[in-house]
Amino acid sequence: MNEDTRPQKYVLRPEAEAAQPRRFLIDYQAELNPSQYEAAITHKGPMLVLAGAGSGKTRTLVFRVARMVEEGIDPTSILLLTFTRRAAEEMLERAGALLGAQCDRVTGGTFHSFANTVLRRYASLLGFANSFTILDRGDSEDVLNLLRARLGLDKKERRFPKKQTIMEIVSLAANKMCSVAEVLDDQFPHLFSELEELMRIDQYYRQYKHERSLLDYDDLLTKLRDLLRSHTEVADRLSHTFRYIMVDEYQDTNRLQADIIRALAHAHDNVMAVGDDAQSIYSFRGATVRNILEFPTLFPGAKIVKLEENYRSTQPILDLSNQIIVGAKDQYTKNLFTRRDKGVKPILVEAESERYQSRFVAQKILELREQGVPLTEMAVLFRSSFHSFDLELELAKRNLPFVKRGGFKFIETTHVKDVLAHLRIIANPQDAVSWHRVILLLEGIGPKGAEKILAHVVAGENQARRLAEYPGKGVIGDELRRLAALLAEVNTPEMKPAEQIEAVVKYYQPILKRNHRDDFPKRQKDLEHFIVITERYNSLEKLLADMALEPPNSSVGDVLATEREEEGLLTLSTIHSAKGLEWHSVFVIWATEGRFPSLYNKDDEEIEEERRLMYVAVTRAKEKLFISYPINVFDKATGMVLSKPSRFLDGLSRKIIEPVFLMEDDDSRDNAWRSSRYENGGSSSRSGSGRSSGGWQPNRKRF
DNA sequence: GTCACTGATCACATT
DNA sequence: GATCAGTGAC
Repeated sequence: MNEDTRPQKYVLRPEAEAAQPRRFLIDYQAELNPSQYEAAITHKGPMLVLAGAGSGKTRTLVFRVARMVEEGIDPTSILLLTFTRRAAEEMLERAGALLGAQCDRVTGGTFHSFANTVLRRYASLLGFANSFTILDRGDSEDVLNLLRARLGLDKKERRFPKKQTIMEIVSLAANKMCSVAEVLDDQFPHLFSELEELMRIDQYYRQYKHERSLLDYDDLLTKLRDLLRSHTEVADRLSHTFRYIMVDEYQDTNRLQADIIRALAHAHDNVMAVGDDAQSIYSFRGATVRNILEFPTLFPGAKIVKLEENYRSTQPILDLSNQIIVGAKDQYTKNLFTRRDKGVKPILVEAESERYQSRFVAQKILELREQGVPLTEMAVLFRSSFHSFDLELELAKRNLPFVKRGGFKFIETTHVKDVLAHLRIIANPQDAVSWHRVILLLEGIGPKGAEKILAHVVAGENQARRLAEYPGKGVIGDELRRLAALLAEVNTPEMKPAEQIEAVVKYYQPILKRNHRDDFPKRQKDLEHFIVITERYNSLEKLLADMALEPPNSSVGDVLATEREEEGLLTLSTIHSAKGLEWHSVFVIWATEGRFPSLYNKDDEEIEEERRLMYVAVTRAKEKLFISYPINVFDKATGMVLSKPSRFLDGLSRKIIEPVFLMEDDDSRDNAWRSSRYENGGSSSRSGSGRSSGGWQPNRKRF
């Protein structure tokens, strides 16, 4: 009381703090919901973000990067690991749009591309040349095939597994960090009798790669892990460089990748893993949902944040999604909800045959386009790449332009791989696999001849000269000198990669004509397209690494489609390749039991993964979802007739999904989908009214 | 040894 | 459809 007379106290803060209460350019709290906000502003320590489908995961990551940069964290100390390079680029672009160019300095990419970057610097510590060559899947298989023959396992009295199978086994062992025996025990019990030979091949394969500085996809990860383990000074340096690590799609990482993260983060533990256990779909690559479940064990004290509000889909689509996943043994329970409670029910279409399905999809797409939905906002998704073949014909017939994602890439075709092999021996003259491929292309030289020449060529330094000096007579001699001349011409540092490729393509043309007489013009076109793709590269090494790690996403046959891009393209995609994407309208085709899930997947875990795959498919849709299943499908492999909808959809209430049945339009009055009321009862006309040549249209009918 | 042709076999997803 | 093993002509 008696203090009245005293002047009031006013406390001055220390000068540092007095500087403006922190102001950010971005109002994070307004842009994000509370969970997203929490994830975005927490930077220290381990954190697991469980992000349901469409819950704004990418947005959260983007704002988190922006926030870190705004707080003054050096962008070069941030590492963003994603599933595809495209995903990383997109996120950093968006962060850049918020904040400006400094976000470009964040390191982003896939585990494999990150491993590649690190190993290009440190491979010599592990006894590899820093100019190592990356083997893609096909290359690796070729090596295995070679070793298989060398070990005399290709004789017909024993049915030894073929290269693809060997590759799968060897690769799974690497990714799951277990022995060949364990892989066999787990997934190939019928091959147990071959264990000894398989182990020998595995052994030789490692040795072969090591001697020639070849790394396959798995080696990129394995060697990075080894490097981090055996060279603590390198591990320290990397850990201090990358002080903030973010891993996207964590549900699709494997143990090896988890180990790498653990080691990279040892100096700080600042790791944010984002994922959704309900969307784990890569177990064939050794990914395990256990990774995400056990993250808190690997990083004790991890904070767990759940993103449960869905911003993508309407409530009816979400209802179906939830129904599909409810049967799963999902250990992190999430409760997806949306405020978008309007919307139409998903539609389940029974098609009498694949043709009907294709016609339905094409017609419906045209109709939606009429209604103003652009083609870029529509997608057709399927389990396996070949499921879309018939539809592709139908779309072409109706002049509907599309891109296809997933499946066989044109970079994997023989002719493109042939051309690439020439460039590889320039980048890495030790690369015997490519030498072999290149020499085998020459006229008059078969497997035996190639082996002999190869042995001579790689026996010493300056391989190109040794090739020219090889004592070959007649046609063979001419061929060898022609090849040597090409290599000499192209092996100059001044040439840009695209120019080198152009020279190789010119040289290769007669070979192409000889080997592919029937479709050689088509293949020639591919090669010209390939030159265009590579024009932006300045370094051959970078080009080769990119072609192996992040090949152009286009499939065979897309080359022509790109010319019409302005008007927008429809997307056809495998479900695997559709991960993380979304469209206004989505068609899921071939949802027939036996195809999806496939007859090949029988055990519980495989079925669970198929279920998650279906979940991923349906959660891509924002407004409209059409699922179709052809019936009366004869499966050659088993002799069974497939005639039921996928078990994930069968028996669902009509409150959840609207069944529709297709039939020809007899009176062919107009071209619109007739939205007539259901006819009652009657299974009599179930087989439609035959293939009348008149206008056809889908119709609705009660089952 | 190489090449062209035949018929059997087997097809999922991807860095 | 692509690949692969097997065959016979050069």
